[in-house]
Amino acid sequence: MIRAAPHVSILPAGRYTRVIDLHAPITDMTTQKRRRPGETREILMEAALTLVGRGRHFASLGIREVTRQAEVVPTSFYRHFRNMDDLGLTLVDELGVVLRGMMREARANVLHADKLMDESVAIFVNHVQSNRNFFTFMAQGLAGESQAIQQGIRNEMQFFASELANDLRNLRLLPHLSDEDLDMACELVVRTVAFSLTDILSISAGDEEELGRIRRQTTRFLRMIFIGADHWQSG
Amino acid sequence: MIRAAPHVSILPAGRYTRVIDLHAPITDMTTQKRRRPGETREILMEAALTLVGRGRHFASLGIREVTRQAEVVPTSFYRHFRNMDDLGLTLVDELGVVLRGMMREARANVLHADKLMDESVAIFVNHVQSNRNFFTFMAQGLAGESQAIQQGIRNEMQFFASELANDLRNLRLLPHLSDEDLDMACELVVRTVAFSLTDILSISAGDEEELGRIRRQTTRFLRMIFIGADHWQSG
DNA sequence: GGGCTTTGTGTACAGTCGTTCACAAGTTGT
DNA sequence: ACAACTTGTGAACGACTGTACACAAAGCCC
Repeated sequence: MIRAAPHVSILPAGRYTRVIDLHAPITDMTTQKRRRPGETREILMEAALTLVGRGRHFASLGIREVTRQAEVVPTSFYRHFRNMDDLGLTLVDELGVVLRGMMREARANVLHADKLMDESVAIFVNHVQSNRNFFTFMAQGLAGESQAIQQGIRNEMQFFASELANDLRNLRLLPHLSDEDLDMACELVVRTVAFSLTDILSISAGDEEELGRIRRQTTRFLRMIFIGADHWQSG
Repeated sequence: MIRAAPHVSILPAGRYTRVIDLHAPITDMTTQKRRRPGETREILMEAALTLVGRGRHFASLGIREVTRQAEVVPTSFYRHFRNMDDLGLTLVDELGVVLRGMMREARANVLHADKLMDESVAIFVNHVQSNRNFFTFMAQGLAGESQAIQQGIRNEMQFFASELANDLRNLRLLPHLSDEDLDMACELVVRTVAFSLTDILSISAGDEEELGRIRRQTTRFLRMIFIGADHWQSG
C-alpha cells in the first residue's frame, strides 16, 4: 500500500475558509462559517476526484484523507455521506451527467456520416481531457471494490450504447441490421472506446504525439467494427 | 473506504503452522519453523490474491492485512517484498505465466478454423474460472494505482496480441492484411476479450446461465471484428 | 564444529484511521 | 422573536497502520 508521507499541517488546526469572497458583504470573518447549501458536499466530491486524478485509487481513499483535501473537518463528511461508497455512487450520478453532455455535443456536431468516426473520437478525447479526473474514476470503477459503483458505471455505459444505437437507427446507417444486432455492435463500440480511455489516462497529460496515436488507433478500431457490422448477417 | 470488522484473533499471538503435515518426520513441533525456501513468499502472494478474490481491491490492501491472511507475522513481509507494489509486480509476472499457459492450450486445441472462436472463448472462460483471483487482479490493475503494475499488465496484453497475430499469420487466415493491420485487429480482439473478463468477474461464480450469455456475446463480438478484418482495406 | 547468511519472531513506536459526542453558529419557519 | 433544524467544529476513543530493531532458529559453506 502506498501511503502518503505523514501529514504535516501548516495551517493551525481549526476552521478553514475555502475561498475568500471579495464580493461578500463585510461581516465578521471570525464568525463566517456557513457555505452555500450543498457546497461542502460538492467540495468533498471534488476533493475525492482530485485525489483520484493525482494517481490514487478510489478504493484506497479514506474519509479523513478526503476531508483533509477538502479542507474540512473529518466529522463534516458524515453530514453529507454515509461512507465512501455513498460518495462514490454520487460521483457515478455526476458521471452520467458528463456522459450525457458528451452525447449531446456529439449529436450536435456530427452531421456528416463520412466524418462520423473521426469527429466522435475527437469529441470523446476532448471530453476526457477536460474531465480527466471523472474519467479516471470511471476507469477505476469498472473493476473497483464496490459492486454498486461497478454496476452504476456499467449501466451508464449500456445507456450510452443504447442511445448510440438509436442515433444510428435514425441516421439510417447500417439499415440491414436487426435491432438486436445493432445494439450488439454499439455495445462493442462503447467498450472499445472505454478501453481507449485507459490508454489516454495512462499517458501524461500533455503528450500530444502519443495522444494522436491513440486517436488514430481508436478510429481504426471503430472503422473495423463498422465494416464488420456492415457485412454482418444475423444468425 | 470499506473496512473489515475489527480483527478478533482466536489463535494466540505467536507462531502459526499453515498446514499440519502428517507425513513429516516426528520432530519437536515447538522448534519447527523453517519452510520450503520461497514458500512464505508464495503464501504471501496467494494471500493477496485471496483477498482480491474476496472482493477487496489490491490498491486498498495493506501489509498487515496480507500477512494476517497468510498467517505470518507482519515483519516477515519485508523478508520477501519491499512493499505492496513489489508484491504486485511479482503477481504480474505470474500472471504472465498463466496467460502463456492459456495460449498454449488454445494452440493445442484450436485446430479447425471454423470453430476457432467458439473454442478460444471457451478456453478463455475456463481459464478465468480456474484462476479467478489472478484475473481479478489483472482487471483491477488495468486502472490501478501503480503505474508499474499497470504497464506490466498492458505489456502482457500486447505480447498476447502479437502472439495471436503470429498464429493467425501462420494459419493463413486474413492473408490480405498487412502485418500492421493484422496487429491492430489482434489488439482489438484482445481488448474485447479483456473487457469480457470484467463481465465474467462481475457475475457470481456459479451462474451458468449468465456465463453462457457472456460467452455468446463475446463470440459475436469477435465474429464481427473478424468480418471487419476480412473486409478491411488498408489506407 | 564454527562462522555466515537467510528467514521468522516479538516488541515497540508514532502516526492514521473511522466514528461518536456535545456544542456552536447560522438558516428557516412561524 | 423564538423555536426547530441544519451544518460545521473540536476533542476523544480504540483499533489499525507501516516500519525499525534486536534476537532466535535453521540451513549453508569451509
